[in-house]
Amino acid sequence: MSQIKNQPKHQVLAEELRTHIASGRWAEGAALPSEAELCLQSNASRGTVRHALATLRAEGLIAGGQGKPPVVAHAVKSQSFSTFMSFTEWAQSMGQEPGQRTIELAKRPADAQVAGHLHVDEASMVVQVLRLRLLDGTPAMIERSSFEAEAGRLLFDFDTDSGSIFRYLREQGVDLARGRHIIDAVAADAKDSELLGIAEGTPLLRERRITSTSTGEVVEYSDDRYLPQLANFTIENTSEHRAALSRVPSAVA
Amino acid sequence: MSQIKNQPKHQVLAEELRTHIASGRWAEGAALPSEAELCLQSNASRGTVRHALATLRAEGLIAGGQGKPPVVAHAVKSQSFSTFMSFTEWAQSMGQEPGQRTIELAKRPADAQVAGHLHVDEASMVVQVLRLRLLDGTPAMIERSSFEAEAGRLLFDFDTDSGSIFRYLREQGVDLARGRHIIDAVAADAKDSELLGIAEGTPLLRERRITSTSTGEVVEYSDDRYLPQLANFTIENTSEHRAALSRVPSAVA
DNA sequence: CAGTGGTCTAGACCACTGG
DNA sequence: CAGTGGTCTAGACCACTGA
Repeated sequence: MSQIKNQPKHQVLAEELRTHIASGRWAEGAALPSEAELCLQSNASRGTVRHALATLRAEGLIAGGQGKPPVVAHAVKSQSFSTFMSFTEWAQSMGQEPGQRTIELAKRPADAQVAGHLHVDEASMVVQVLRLRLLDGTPAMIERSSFEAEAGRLLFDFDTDSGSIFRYLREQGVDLARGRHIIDAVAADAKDSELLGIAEGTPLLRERRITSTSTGEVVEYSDDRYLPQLANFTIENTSEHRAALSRVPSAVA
Repeated sequence: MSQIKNQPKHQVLAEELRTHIASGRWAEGAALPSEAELCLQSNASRGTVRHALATLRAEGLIAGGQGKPPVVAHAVKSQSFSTFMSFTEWAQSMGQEPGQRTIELAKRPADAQVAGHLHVDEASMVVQVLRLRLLDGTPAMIERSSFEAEAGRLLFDFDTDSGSIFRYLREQGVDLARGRHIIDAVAADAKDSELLGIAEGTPLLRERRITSTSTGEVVEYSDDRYLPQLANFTIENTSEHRAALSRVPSAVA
């Protein structure tokens, strides 16, 4: 009643269950109410309840089934799309203070690699940003982003020292709906070592990110290098639900 | 008719669509048949068709919606659970020859870190395997696995030089249904450099894997270190479906 | 055995998209 | 406007689990 109620029932239900699990109200490993019970409690049909449960299943929060009630698996919260995509939002969600120092913002012709990832012709103009990202004031990551021209133009009207480019572009109506993340390890080069204040050759955790619209047009390609002491990636997968994950030979990438 | 037909309809449909997409029969970015059409073609109800489409959505194969037909996003195949979990199966799926050289197979008390991940008391007995993994005959990864005692005991009846421990344990009836993967970068230590034939301090891509049963009991903890020239990880996420992904401060892990 | 989840159907209404 | 996908319902049958 006090809710805006724009949300569909199955989402409300899923969020409710998520909260109960996160609050530890249902112990890890304990059984949830049966589907039939949830139907009564939420006054929804079984289809709707199952939709909500399927969502939690895909998030790795619950497991089990067939004959027995579903079970709380991990109380670990999976991160939303925007939390996973935005350094700023991520840091804030972890209770840390994000920061950034812009080293360079430039418009220049794309080199072969960037052009390939952005699906534009080599030597097309792209907008490139080089920033040092901070966590609670200490250097944590180096971000080298390249934007396709149309979205990139907007960046010249934005203070890139002020916060999240991802959030800014979304506010400007840019459709950012999908991310592909290629993760590997590299040795810090001269520039990396200078900016992060570490020895050359130090192992860094690299995330190359390709951000695209809901229809598949590529908007951004970024090469982000984290100090592995400060961040890592966690993936969960189950035999029940196939996730969009793969381990690939580096030659292919 | 020629099928065994043990599979539910929605899985068959999903597999069919997956095949069509992978074969390039439907171009990348092109629209799929509408749900109504798919209902007729497959002689299924709309609920079933939507179930199949939801599966592909979660795999990142299709996107779009609301008012317009779904669109083929990437023709990239996501890997099944077992392909993602098993080095052997993964290598074979990429058309490469997996191999392994067992350095050690031992039963010993768990140290603090292993005990913590396996959820057993420190100094409980665990079974540890140290193997060098090869791709087409060249060293690619170092695997340090620790198994909880009950499952680990089975390994002494298995030739760990012969292939996949994962497959063997499953054949023995061990319930391996969930994986958590923590990915970061580390410098090669003395042992790593010796086995992989690289300089000490070389960056390695590390995957720490916690494998558990469908009810959440931990069976295996493994520390795998890849040569980053030979493998990396790819993740896809979309704003539509929340995936079981997170980027976390290393201190937490 | 009773209770559970897994699958499937048929029909309904809504919100959004495009011409 | 007609067509699309998003949501929701009600009822049915099956396969599996555990007491």
